[in-house]
Amino acid sequence: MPKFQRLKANFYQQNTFKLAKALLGKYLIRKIGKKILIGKIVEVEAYYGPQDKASHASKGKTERTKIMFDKEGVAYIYLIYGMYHCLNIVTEKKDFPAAILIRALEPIKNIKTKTNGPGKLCRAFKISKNLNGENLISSKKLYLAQKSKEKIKNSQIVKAKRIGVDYAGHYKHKLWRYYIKNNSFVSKK
DNA sequence: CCTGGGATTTTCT
DNA sequence: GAAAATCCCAGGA
Repeated sequence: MPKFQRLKANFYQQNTFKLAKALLGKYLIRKIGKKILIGKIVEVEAYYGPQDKASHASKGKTERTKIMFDKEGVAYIYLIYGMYHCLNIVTEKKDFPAAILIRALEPIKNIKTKTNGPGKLCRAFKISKNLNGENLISSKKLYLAQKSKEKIKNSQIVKAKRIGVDYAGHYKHKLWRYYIKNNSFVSKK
């Protein structure tokens, strides 16, 4: 197994869109007891600012969305449609609502079910609300890592419209979804 | 191939 | 009581 380097605080301290692209090709690591699950991030979506109608935060700060207003490097996990959890990484400084939704992973280790969709990857990783607000910089259960020197080239990154945001006015046209070109684990093309 | 509807529960109005 | 950053399957073309 090659070396995994945990991503440190300074990785999260960059602009949401740069960070979204930087997340592609990184590894999500989840520890459950002695078991360790690893998946490679192949698809993400950015949700940025109070103006973005696709973002929960556009309706203001509530009990549910307040984590998006927290500082960068925290996990924001919520239940959608009653059945599926979604994993987000909070970005930007405190009181600015922004997050990156992890949409798809490529299974690397100990993953049995498919992970090509935000609901499915949370099921596979046993991510639920008990990890909501987990700090990815210091957590032992859930964090991000990269293989040494590995980097995704800009030419490998595809920009696309976000999914499931038809109600978001002109924001629905924003190309805030990023995925790795020709990767079969991406949920949609 | 593509489209449409149902599942199911938390959160906010 | 309605909506929600989804997924899966059935049915028709």
